[in-house]
Amino acid sequence: MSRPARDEGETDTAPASLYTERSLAIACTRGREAIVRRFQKLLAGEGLTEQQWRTLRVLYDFEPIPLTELCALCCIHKVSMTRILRTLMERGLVMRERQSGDKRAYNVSLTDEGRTLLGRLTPIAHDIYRGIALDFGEKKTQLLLGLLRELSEINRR
Amino acid sequence: MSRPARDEGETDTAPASLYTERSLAIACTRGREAIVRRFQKLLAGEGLTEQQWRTLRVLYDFEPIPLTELCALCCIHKVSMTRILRTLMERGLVMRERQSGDKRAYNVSLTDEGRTLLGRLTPIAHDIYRGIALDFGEKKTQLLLGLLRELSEINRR
DNA sequence: GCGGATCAGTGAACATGTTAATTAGAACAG
DNA sequence: CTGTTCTAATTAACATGTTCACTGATCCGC
Repeated sequence: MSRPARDEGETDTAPASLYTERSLAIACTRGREAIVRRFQKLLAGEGLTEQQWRTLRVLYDFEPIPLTELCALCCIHKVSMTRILRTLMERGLVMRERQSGDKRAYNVSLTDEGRTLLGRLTPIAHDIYRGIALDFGEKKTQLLLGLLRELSEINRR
Repeated sequence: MSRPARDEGETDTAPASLYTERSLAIACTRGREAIVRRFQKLLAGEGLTEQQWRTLRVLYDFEPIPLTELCALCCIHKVSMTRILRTLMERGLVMRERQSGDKRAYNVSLTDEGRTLLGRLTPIAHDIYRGIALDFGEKKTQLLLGLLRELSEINRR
């Protein structure tokens, strides 16, 4: 009735804990959700998603920037970035122009309106980051960041 | 031209590192992607997404299980779970029935076909998990899981 | 030059995350 | 019993993740 042929495969690994506690993938998802939740109130009030915010935040410091680099810094796929930029351009927060050298590529920038918005929201975001560092601990934050970076590189060997 | 009013807010926090290296949210996303990528070949070959697989895997050990508990164990929203179960039922891998006591709720189970599939895939999945433990290290895995659990609970105070 | 390979960006299609609204049943106070 | 409230599940709507296919532009080998 229940579970055929399961005894052989996992005698030497954790049996039930495989599912929730042991799953790194789920743990990463939950950890991310905890962070995002702290920003949700601020961002929802402005009608921004977490990814739109990430894009704007990177632009605020690195504009003008090629679209490809923007994707890499934001860790957002280029297909998604195309849609995000379309939304942000329609809202008048972002603009872009062809690169002079490579006529396939774009440079992306903030508009004045976008810069004004970021100037207003950035200090609030920093307070939220400070709150996370306080509640979670700066030491543990650094440790966690290091471990996650290592984890993200396990497929490069 | 560039960035008005940014000097006051962040003199005491990391300036540029805020964006990529320092962002816990992005780090969690990247870590999760590294794990999922290891399963991708196996799952894509079976026409399964990572979430569908997570659902089946939990069912394999806990069926029959109320839909609400299934959502909690899988860490998947009930709205998403409704769609996932619809897909899996159409493929004949999963079935459900009304609970006798509460006529609003369902119990979810695998079909025989679903159990057969899981019996075939589970040993392969365990090999993948073993590979991750080898490449990343069992000690670091446990450390990371603990940190992520703490992080996911910072909003409960 | 020229032609094939590569790269930047976009569109389409499908699955999930997320919020709001809805339906049907359960729980409870009166 | 009745009306209110709460809960389980679904649907709708929108945004992103992901893969595939496509268009142009660039690069490279010849």
